[in-house]
Amino acid sequence: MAAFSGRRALFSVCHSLRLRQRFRIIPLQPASTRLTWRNCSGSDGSNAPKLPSSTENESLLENLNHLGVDVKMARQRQPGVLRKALTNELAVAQFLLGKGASRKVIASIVSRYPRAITRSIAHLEQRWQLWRNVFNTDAEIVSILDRSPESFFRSSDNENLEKNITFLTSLGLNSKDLHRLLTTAPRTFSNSLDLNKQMVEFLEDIYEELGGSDPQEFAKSVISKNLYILIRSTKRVRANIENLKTSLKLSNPELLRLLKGNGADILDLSNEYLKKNLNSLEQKLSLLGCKKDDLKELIMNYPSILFIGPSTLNCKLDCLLKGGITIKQILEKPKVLDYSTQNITERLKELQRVGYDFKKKGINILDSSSKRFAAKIEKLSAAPEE
DNA sequence: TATACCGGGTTCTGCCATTTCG
DNA sequence: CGAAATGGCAGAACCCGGTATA
Repeated sequence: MAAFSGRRALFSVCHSLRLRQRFRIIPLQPASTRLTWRNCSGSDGSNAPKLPSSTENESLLENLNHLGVDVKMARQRQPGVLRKALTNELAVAQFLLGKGASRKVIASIVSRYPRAITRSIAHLEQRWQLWRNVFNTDAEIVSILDRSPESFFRSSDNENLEKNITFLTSLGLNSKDLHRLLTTAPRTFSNSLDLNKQMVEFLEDIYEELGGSDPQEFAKSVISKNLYILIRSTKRVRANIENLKTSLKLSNPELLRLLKGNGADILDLSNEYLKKNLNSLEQKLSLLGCKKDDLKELIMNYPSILFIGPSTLNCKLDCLLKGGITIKQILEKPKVLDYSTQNITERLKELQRVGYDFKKKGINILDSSSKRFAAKIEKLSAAPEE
């Protein structure tokens, strides 16, 4: 493998002039320092001329083509990699093959994150083992790589990865939490330890400011409720917290309750999106004759409502209202908004068919699994008045 | 025993900008 | 200086079922 790679390097240099002509390129520096041959002698000597930096390594390209890599995509993503004289594409491919990745997956990985081929096997093996501390099988890792090659390959700092695992464990996250975290937000583990620490410290600070008594437990609970939090910027999270606090005029205990509960999820919405949804919801409620406190209560009870974009949300609300449900009922049982507009529409139709009386029976029926809903409808159809 | 309550599962990368490195 | 490393951003809900409880 290594030998092949070396041969390739030699081979490629001899084509550099031709390549230069084929690929655009006006040297930014005096030609004399750039347009030189390299290694055609095979020597690695101190005066070995440099491969023109604007020229791609032809035998690397050949290897990539052979591996089925989308070279065009790779070039667009990380052009520098294609110009490198020494890379490890074949060994890396072999390595991944050995871990159970298919050729197609490998090609896709390299196409999307070309820098992967600059890693050494020793380095990869070590990194793989570190991931295996969290995952049970190679197959799980392969599937993450296939999904997000960048998460695994972007950093070459294995020591940092190890420290991250230690750090996250020290927060009280157990192995199941770590597994969920690495599965869901693998980028977390490629963050610098410092960045992760910053977020955790930020969360702890917020918590203490609000008068909480166990900051570490708080950080842990926010992370396990919102697995994406560590790949957000503290700037974003802070802005969202402040926005919620001021828009809803939350007291410290209220804000604390929100963040400790399901409110953790909405922290990673983009600032503008959260603002937009908040404003839109406020307007809609006001149009429906609700009070300012209704908005606050609604969000405290059902923070995920802020995930729903204005058009979807208004659509859902209108749909429910048109179906004979009052806004008061919705405010009391906001979880019905969990379901898709289509689902709600269909259920309302069904319920209307069997003459369901929301005034008498409430609207909880809308918040149930399809199995349970169907069973209920069947029963009602059999014995209509009840 | 039917419903209400509640929490869990699913899921999130791929690009650009900036900083650091060699 | 170019490449590598790192940080940050936009995008946008839905569904299921265990179990307490009336």
